Amino acid sequence: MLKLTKKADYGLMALKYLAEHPEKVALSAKDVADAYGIPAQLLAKILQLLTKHGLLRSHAGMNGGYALARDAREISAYEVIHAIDGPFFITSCTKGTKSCELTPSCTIKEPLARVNDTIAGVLKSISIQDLAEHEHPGGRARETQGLVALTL
Amino acid sequence: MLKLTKKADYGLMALKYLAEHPEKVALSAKDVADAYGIPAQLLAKILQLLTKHGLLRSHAGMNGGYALARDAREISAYEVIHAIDGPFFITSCTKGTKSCELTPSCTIKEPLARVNDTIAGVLKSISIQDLAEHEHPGGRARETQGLVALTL
DNA sequence: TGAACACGGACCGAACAAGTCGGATATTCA
DNA sequence: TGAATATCCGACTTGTTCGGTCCGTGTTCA
Repeated sequence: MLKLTKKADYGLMALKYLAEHPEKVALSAKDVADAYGIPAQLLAKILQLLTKHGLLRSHAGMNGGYALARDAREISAYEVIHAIDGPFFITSCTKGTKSCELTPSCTIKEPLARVNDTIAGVLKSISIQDLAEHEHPGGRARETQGLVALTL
Repeated sequence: MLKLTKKADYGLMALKYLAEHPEKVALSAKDVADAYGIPAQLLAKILQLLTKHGLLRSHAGMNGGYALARDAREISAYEVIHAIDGPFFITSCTKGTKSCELTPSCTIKEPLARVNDTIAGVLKSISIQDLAEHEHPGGRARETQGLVALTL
């Protein structure tokens, strides 16, 4: 289906929310979950995951919570998705180092690997900051499109 | 995970195979399945699906089978994936016309919709012919693979 | 001390992907 | 005509993953 998991969606939403509230030292998982109406416990696990990958900083105890570990400009959508959903490959036969076990004629994965790279590049070019400033869709879109050069 | 289903993979492989054998009037599902070592019955269903979407022509009876409905240059990877896996949306909350039922703050889907369009554009720019033309991988394919694994 | 919070493992149900089975229909060839 | 070869089509099983919950532990602070 070629779609993100809900967890990745939630993660992006949460980071965007944190980016939009820089005045707060830390926001609890519950705060964010309530803001978007998503299950608090589930979001908590996602935020823990992002913390483990160094995208967030956590602080336990009362008045604790999460905060961005870096500037919103320096966190890409790619990192978030990768942290939550793991490495993605567009071809189902490509699993890490192990190559396709089907007949050697499975040559379709080579062109598709380039598609994969292209998608990764697009996601890397989008920062959390970009998500938070959704007010001006115009210029940013053109910019992103320009970055995508398919070499086949 | 943002990956294609195996069915879509199979479909692309099958179309590529058909494109590589233009001298044959028609190839049965079994022919193609044997060539790649994929389950014949499953491939048959996929080819039926592609036929229903106008990408293939089918002919029942002895010496029957499937053939490309159009020139390989005019069938895009996008069409194949779309026919098999249905319309794909990168955001899980976007379902056709119906928009996100979460709080109105779900603004992340707007930038992601552009990513979606970009991916669709890339896939539309790749034809079956492109897949078939890719002549033997040699060392270059391995390079690409290693690079993909490394960047992820 | 206790409330509020982060952490983390175990677990469950639903959805979905992959593949199988069985049968109906269409076409060709001997 | 009849057998062989195909497509066609729906129902079913199986395995995995996703989304979500529950519960217990550790940590901070008032």
